[in-house]
Amino acid sequence: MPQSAGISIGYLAERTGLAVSAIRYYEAQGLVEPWRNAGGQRRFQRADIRRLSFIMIAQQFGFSLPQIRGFLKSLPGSRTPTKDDWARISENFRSHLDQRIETLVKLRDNLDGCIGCGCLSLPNCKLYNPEDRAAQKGQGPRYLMGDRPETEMAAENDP
Amino acid sequence: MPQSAGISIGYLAERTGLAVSAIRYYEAQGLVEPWRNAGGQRRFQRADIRRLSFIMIAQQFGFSLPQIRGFLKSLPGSRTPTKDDWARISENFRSHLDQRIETLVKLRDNLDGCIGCGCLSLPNCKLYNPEDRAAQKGQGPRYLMGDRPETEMAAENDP
DNA sequence: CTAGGTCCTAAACCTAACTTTAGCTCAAGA
DNA sequence: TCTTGAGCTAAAGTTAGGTTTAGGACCTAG
Repeated sequence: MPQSAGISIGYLAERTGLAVSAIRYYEAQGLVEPWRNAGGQRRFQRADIRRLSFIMIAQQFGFSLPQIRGFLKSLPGSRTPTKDDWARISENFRSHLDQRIETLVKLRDNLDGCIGCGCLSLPNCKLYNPEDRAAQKGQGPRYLMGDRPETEMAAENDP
Repeated sequence: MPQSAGISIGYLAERTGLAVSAIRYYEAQGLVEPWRNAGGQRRFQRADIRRLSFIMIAQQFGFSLPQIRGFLKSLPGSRTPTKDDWARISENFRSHLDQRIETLVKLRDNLDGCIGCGCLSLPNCKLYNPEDRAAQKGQGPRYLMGDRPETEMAAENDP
């Protein structure tokens, strides 16, 4: 059971459904920042339950951990985030989401004019060459619709 | 320059913008099936330019290679695919796409009622628990919105 | 006070989707 | 003919996002 002095990693795992190893990994990626108790064990804030849940949700939308770290930067690390803090981050998040949906829809609509007709004439094809096909050198997995994991999403709220 | 006896891997790479190594990898994954000339070099059909382009496009939409292999099964391997072949595959492809967009939109709409209000009350949250959060055990990368790469997409056209 | 469950770290392993490297053969132009 | 580029194979490396394992340390109920 969690004491007033923060919650344990096991309890956090239980509450979020995440594996303990995943939470430790998220810490290594700078997504949560627990402190340590006298014995060297991690202690988390209760608010981290919500924080981790946000991470899981954002992942379902296909955002990478560095991107999510960007979103979370607009949450206060020190004090417990308020309703307003969450509302603000949500708005930022939503605009990225809208953009992603729009891209997908645009691509889908091109599909009808391009492969759909059976032509697939490459140099003119909008699907084949949607704005930025130059990028993507080097190794590693390919990323959905141009989102590179190293680009952290800007928080872009009031300075 | 390509002869009547099929095109080389280098030429195919040049025409599609793919790396030679990527094309060889796709062959290993069963996405193209070149034959060999007397000297043991790969020879491709000209139609494979289009086939590889389709692969690239489908990847931009976030489909995995096994899924794409599933789509391509409805193309004839032997003869050169016709306009109708491409139109048919496109229709199949489009329905998966529509489904994916719909999921994203549904999730986005839940966002407003859930994180947006600042509550993020976990057990009741539709975002936190969208239908199938049970799955996803074991290692490896996480996949976008429940699509597992090992499930090959059914061709589901006339038997 | 001790047994067992938690927790710790570091390192190795895993997958998808490729690239790089090493060492060799094939092909084509000067 | 010779040399240089293109191809070939097999094996190892890479990245993201974790999990598994090994070998200890902590801590809490009985």
